[in-house]
Amino acid sequence: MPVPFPMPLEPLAPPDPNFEIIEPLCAVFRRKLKSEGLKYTPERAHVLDAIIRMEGLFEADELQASLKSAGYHVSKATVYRTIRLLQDAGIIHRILFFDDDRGDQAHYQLVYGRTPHDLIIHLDSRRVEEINIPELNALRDRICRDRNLDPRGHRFQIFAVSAQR
Amino acid sequence: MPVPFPMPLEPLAPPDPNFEIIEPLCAVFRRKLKSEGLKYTPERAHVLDAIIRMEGLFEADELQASLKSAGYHVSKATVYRTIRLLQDAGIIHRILFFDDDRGDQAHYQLVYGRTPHDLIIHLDSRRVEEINIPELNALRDRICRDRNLDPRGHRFQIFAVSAQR
DNA sequence: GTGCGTGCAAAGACTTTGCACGTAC
DNA sequence: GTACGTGCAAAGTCTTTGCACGCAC
Repeated sequence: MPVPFPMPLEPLAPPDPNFEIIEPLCAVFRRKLKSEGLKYTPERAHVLDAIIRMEGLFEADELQASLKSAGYHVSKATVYRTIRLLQDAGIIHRILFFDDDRGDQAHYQLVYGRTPHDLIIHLDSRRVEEINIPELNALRDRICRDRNLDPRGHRFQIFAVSAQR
Repeated sequence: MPVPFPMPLEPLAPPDPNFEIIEPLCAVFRRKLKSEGLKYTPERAHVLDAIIRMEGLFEADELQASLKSAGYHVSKATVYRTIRLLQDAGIIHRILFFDDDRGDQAHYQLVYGRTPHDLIIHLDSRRVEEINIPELNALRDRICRDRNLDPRGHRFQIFAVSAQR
């Protein structure tokens, strides 16, 4: 059987409710960078700031556009490189959809310090709604326990249209 | 919010248990093609046959390789075009993973006449296991009902490693 | 001061498309 | 006989990489 290889998915640390997001996130990122001998540069700070200001999901292009409109030029290469770092730090998730006639573009989602990671994809409006389904964790954990596995995360996407009437 | 656009996902018709897969699938495909004024060509038949023989998930490349080793040359363009048709017919699903250092390659899965569409992705062995989680449909339907939505499908992937001891 | 980071442009991977010829119906 | 299909190669899209210069530590 052909086998792709996914990556770990959970945020670095358990998020608090009412997490004060901006400062800690930057601190988390700095800590992560330092722990790997990497540097905290203005570009990286600007990318993280822009992500925090993004609502919902975003694409690499949109992130760069947002940076630009905030007055920062950051090259696409750096945008992608920083996205990769933020994924590795558990601060953002990469999300993939099932796109009809286009190559699949990666979307990203800020997850650190936030709760809902499950999605409802509204096929009629093309909107993506984030929801939190606590039972899903229990379900996932039970399934893993039954198979002697250790769950590291999950992805759940519901596809739906508005009900008639 | 940025919005991708996904596609409908359920198979054309409800699968029977012990579905006798080979002949009906080809018939389903022919019917679908005919209904759209399209033709049932040898290439399309060979692609479908190769897919039926694939176990588990497969990539476009692997499919072409399988065709080749069965003695059929089918161009990559035709492989992709046929995959698209089969997706539209609800015979296969496109699956996307979260790959670490590579661009995300699409994987496909035969779904028509088969049941399990949920996946456990074993992070340590990089294997993908298909499982069937009936409760998930109920959960999904309940969530949709509460929001006045009409569910059209879902995707569920669990990421896990072998439990210690 | 050194090593990591950045921008730019070029390269890469997967997928789609244009075109001339071929074939299912 | 006609409209759709195929193969090939070229084009596209998103993402990564090589390289020279620059900056965080």
